[in-house]
Amino acid sequence: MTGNRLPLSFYQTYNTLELVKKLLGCELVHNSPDGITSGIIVETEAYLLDDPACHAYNRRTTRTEPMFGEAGTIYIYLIYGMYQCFNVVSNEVGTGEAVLIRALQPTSGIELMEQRRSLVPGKSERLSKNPKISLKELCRGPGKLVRAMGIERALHNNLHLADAPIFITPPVVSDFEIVSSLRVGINVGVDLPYRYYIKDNIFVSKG
DNA sequence: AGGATGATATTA
DNA sequence: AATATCATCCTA
Repeated sequence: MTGNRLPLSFYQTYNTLELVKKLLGCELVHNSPDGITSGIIVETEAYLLDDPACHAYNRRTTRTEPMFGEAGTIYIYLIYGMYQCFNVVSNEVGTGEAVLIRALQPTSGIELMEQRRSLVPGKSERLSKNPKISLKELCRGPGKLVRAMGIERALHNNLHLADAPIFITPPVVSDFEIVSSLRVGINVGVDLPYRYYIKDNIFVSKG
């Protein structure tokens, strides 16, 4: 299902620690040239201004500039040379905060997702392992979901969710509990309980 | 448990 | 100019 697009005002209404929870249960949609893919956001992480683990912490550079833009701006960065992470910029212009999308429950374009995920990152050769990746593993992690959704830094970084081929819908599920925990993969600074996910959802990544 | 893989921030 | 550092995933 690909519902309607949340407007700019949605992203402006909430601060980062509110938005990180508000995005759970919403649907992330990419209307790409190859077709539409979408998934329900089931896991998020907040990155705040005063947090050493935040890219924008004490650094406003070429890479982090999108984080200082309008709430709802897309911030994508390359990690470990081969994967990319997708973030929703939050808070006011000039602040430098964002929400990392860590996992999706796939809803449409499953076949297209399978095709994209069966290739080695950045190449057209197939992965050596499974001929087919399970539904559960398609978007179970920030690098995985970016690949499954066909999101690319070169194409989508610094676009805005209010008018890009990528957008987020209002919640499509509502009856769930939100759990918070320490964030995943953080190596610097104090770790904070800024990871949020839908309780008992099997599409949430391992923490 | 280790390796892939490259941009970026930091140090010099 | 050189190096250390990654908000990860895959294969063993």
